Amino acid sequence: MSTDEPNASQDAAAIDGRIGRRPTIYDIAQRVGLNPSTVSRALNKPGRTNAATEEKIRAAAAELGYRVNPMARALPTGLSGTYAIVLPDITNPVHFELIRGAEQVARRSGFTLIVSETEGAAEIELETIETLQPSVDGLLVVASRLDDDSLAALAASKPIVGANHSTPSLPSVTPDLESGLTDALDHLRDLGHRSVAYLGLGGAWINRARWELTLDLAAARGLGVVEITVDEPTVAGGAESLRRVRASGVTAVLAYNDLVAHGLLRAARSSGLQLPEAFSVIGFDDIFSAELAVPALTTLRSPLREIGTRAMETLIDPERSRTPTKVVLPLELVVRESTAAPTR
Amino acid sequence: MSTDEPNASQDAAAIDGRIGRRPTIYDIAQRVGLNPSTVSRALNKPGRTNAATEEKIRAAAAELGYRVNPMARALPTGLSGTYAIVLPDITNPVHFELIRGAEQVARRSGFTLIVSETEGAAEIELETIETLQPSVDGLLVVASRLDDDSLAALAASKPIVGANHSTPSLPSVTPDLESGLTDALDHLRDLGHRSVAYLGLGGAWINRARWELTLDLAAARGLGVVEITVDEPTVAGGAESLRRVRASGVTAVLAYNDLVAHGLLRAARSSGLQLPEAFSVIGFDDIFSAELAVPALTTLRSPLREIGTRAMETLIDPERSRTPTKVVLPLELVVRESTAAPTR
DNA sequence: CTGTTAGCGCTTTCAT
DNA sequence: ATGAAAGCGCTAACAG
Repeated sequence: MSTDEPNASQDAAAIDGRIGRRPTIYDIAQRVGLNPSTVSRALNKPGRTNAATEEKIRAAAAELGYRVNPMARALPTGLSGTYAIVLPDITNPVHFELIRGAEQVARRSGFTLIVSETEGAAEIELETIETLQPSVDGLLVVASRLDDDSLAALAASKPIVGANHSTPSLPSVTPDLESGLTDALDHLRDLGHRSVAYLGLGGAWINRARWELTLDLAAARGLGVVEITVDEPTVAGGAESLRRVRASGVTAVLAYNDLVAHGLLRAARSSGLQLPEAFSVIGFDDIFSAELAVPALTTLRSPLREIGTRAMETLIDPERSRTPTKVVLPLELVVRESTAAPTR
Repeated sequence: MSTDEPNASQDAAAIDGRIGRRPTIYDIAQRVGLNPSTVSRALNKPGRTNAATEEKIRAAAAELGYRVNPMARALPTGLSGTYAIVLPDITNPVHFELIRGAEQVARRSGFTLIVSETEGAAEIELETIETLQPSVDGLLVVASRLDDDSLAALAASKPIVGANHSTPSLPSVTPDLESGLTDALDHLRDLGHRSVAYLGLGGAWINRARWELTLDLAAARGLGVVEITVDEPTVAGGAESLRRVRASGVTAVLAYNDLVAHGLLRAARSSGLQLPEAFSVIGFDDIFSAELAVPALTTLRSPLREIGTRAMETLIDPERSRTPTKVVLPLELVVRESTAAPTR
């Protein structure tokens, strides 16, 4: 592209001889014969400037195709207009709706969202947050692996809101595990099951919480319960657990998430097992493929999208983002085909 | 939080009396008795400063917990160290691996990634790109709905790379539709099919390209082919197409993507049809749930992750990002259970 | 090798 | 209501 042949379509960008340079408030000021500070006011503090002037300035800005430079604005104000969401694994379908919810709230409010993965490692999570902090106005941390002290220290410099994870010092939005698990266990008990396996993931906070709760709740119902640990919260992880599930002799399993449940279903099918006759399985989250599974997955539907929107709303609210309020959202048991009365 | 009660753990942040303020290179400079510019050099231009000095500066920086402020750096350099990926729909599983590929390359190179949705609307896409442009060093645009002129104009100000979409003025990374569709059609023909339906999406560039190609390729093989349009590239869209697929009398269908194929499979199952006996279906992309479907989906596997990494690599390379080179990646036909010989 | 200086684009007192 | 001037944190000549 030649730099000395401006044409009509590039006109807006052809300022003081240089093509491609973005117009600044100085260009607008010069064009309308006013001071840059007046331009700044006209564009950002409605009413604090003469109506006619403001109109003229807006017109000039439009003609030039002016866009504020967020970086330049961030320096004096300390506010960048961008937030970050940091999560263990982008490709986990559980996070899609959550990200989308957060992104929509951010965009509707004129903010930009940075997405960053931690691969489920605490050190990477810490490093990521520290790196991102100077350039954002706050962080949404999903399923954090960090302890409360670290999180509290980090939150001292920029607000942090937790999602799918709760810790004393931070505001957080989480699903209501207790009522959800109660429903799931009641469902199983009503079907006639006597012993269930909890297929969990080592490490994650939310997993510990679920297991403890499951233990209590199952005991209260006279249900036997064992914990079986999977290495990763994935389809492969679930598939690998089949042997242990069968060995345990349970008639029902509560999976850490739908991915794990999918893996278990699939492994069972391919080893010729008939489900739900051989054993029932309940997933967690209700990701889009849950109803695609065969048998269609009974699962605890997590309000993923809403967790994302609520968490982001909390984050962008200066008041709420500094108050460690816990928002707990209901979980819904979606009964499909993967649960039935035990055959033994 | 009280501002006049510094404690040990906040020591690093307790600079010139104010708690919570992030240390700057001025703080480091003062601490080691050097000039800020020397600090800047020591931290960013390895070798251009005395080894001992550099060591001292790094030590001080570490003690203070210094992190560069990307906003402040962006102003003089014009480089923000962040890139944006803009795509129609975050929750489409097709984009997960693509985003992840892009994110990993960005992070490995020390860059930050902004993710933004356009809801598949050209106006939103345009607005999004224009808004993001001042704060990024380049954009990765996935499955763009904009025409070449608009894209070319936008790319004049900051580099843009296309993914899953090809347009004359931009570098792009796309799957090799021709060889992929050839394989798919050959597979169907070899199975004995004589007429196929192409289940497409109105509007998207990549859809037009696929349909035209399918038309040519099918004709060359003596296969009859009809186009059936779905409203959205989703499970629901696919399900709704069942009536028209049956009415068309074809024995095989090529779906726009796996989501649409899933919907079709599911609708067929629930109306009592036996697949692949009633008709065969081939998906596109090979998203994680393709092998979870029943029957497991035969599909053209798109190298999503690699498209993401290659596109991002192109984008962060100053040379390549300005050269409209087209990278075409192979598609692989993954034969599973949803295709078989026709029964009529 | 290190210090000085100016400036990136914008906001924000403080004057006028 | 508008202008002048300083400064956000950092980099980049240019001197020394």
